[in-house]
Amino acid sequence: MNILKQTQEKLKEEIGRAVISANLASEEQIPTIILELPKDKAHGDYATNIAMKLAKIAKKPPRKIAEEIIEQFDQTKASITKLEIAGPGFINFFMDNNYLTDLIPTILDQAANYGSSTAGNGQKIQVEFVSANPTGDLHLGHARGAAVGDSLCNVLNFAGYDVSREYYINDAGNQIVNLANSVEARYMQALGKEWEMPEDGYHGKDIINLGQKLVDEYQDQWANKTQAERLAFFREYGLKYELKKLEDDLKQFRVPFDHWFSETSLYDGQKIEPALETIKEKGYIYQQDGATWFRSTDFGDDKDRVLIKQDGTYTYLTPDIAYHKNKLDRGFETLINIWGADHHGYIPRVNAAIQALGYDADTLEVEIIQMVNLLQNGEKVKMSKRTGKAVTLKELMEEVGVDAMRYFFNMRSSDSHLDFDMDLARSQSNENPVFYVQYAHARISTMLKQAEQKGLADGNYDGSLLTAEKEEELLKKLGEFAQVVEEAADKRKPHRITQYIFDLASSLHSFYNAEKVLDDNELERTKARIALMKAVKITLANGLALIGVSAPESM
RNA sequence: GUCCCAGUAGCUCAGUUGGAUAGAGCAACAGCCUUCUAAGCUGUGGGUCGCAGGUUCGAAUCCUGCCUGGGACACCA
Repeated sequence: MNILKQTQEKLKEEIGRAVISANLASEEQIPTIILELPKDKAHGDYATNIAMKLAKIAKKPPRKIAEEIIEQFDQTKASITKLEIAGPGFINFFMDNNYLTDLIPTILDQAANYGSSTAGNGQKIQVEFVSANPTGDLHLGHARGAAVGDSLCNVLNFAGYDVSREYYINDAGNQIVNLANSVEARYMQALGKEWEMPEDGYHGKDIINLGQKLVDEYQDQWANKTQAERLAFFREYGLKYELKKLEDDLKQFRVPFDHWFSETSLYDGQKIEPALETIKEKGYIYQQDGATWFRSTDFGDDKDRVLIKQDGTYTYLTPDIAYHKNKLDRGFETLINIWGADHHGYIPRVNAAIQALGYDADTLEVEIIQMVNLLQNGEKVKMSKRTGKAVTLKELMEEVGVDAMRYFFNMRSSDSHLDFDMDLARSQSNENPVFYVQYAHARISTMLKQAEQKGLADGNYDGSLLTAEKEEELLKKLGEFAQVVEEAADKRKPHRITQYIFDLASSLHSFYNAEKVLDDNELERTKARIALMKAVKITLANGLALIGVSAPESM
């Protein structure tokens, strides 16, 4: 627990004690005490609405209650310099500033770990994300999912959860047959033959390239084999080729995975039948019209779902159930799936499966990532998966850079649609928010280098000299970081981090313009400010790392 | 037709266990570089929080209905 939290806990404790000794409520009746950070600093450093909450229990007007609390309140116990009643019955607390400057040594000491916590109690969470079919390049929508998923994992990990990142490879179904057929067509076309693309084939440029690559390597030798031989080879070759590409692209996008889970391994390892058996034993399976059904309506799904089709093959859901059972068998307490908005209709049936397997409904959480519109020259770029006309992750990384993409995709709540403005992301100007934050970090780096040269960075300083308004503002912001991380983890909202570092950068720039850090005439104050700058630098770097954006030393 | 997400400043969006005068960036306007990086700062203007009810000391936030935009509703994956 950091020093700021200790201060808050002490304050809450003292409020609770005062409420009881004022006879306003009994131990059991007393509501949770909430401390808020007032937006307006005229309202103090902390405020509580406890008097309003107690109005019903104590049957007195809130302001009267507040007065009685204050009478019983021991200021010295909670390092309060002043407290007052305001508005409808808020109690505002004004703190002794020492509680803030004590933060600096904590931050310098914890360094890259500052902001981390054990809030997650080591809970085993698995996050499955991207999981795009290995049948084409990753595009814009996948990129958002990748950025959000990876950042969420970073945040969870930092907040003390035990996170595993997984990619589910759909390498078993019809889409792989389509892949083989598409590769065949492109191969034949590359040989100059007339050959129609299959109706639901993959029209991406990468398959065209693959066709050419095959011709370069094998000339026409596969054209002369039987189609069965040819397709079997293209299937394996295409899969390997596509997977390699996925891995490379994601690596470049700074998105590592702990496991790449192959759907085929479920078949090979005979995991599917036992999963079906489990559900069957519990009575959620029935036969009808020559098919095998899962009674998912028992768990709130719209309709029952087919697991084994009339032709004897599985639907997509069936291996997916086995996959989720496998995840749970591996001991994960919580599963988080990150899906595109176009899959949200699929949630109830998977959730039903989780319950049919004997787990609570909330074992599985699905985070839906809303769609991305790409804007260029102020206009929407039209995309179509079917014709392969889509902007790929790779192209975008080359065009606008990884930093800007990672930042932009984590700038907004993922359940709201995102306009990705390419011109803005690419621009080397102050309109581009990613630079704003990076610039703050680089600015500090420059100052620290100069301090080093002047021999001022010996580590000794007096924190009590940091009394300027902008310094207090910075310190308060720094102190919020761990709680922001915890909240981002708990609510699965990594964009909170982005908002936070933007605010922190803003406070830094504002401070920078108001006060001079390196001042030869004020050596003691200079040293204190250098320590503060180091703390800000650490916090910015940690925040940037969480969203996968680099923290440059200079710009 | 049913379900999910969204609707907040001119534009793009923050804002949850319900709190004080609803915030930021961009755009507009007015200022700040002989001084640690102006990719920066300071200030001004800008709002029926989609609409209508309800719940209560108090609602952008919770409930109900409606409107608009997007998405999903397979023995496809």
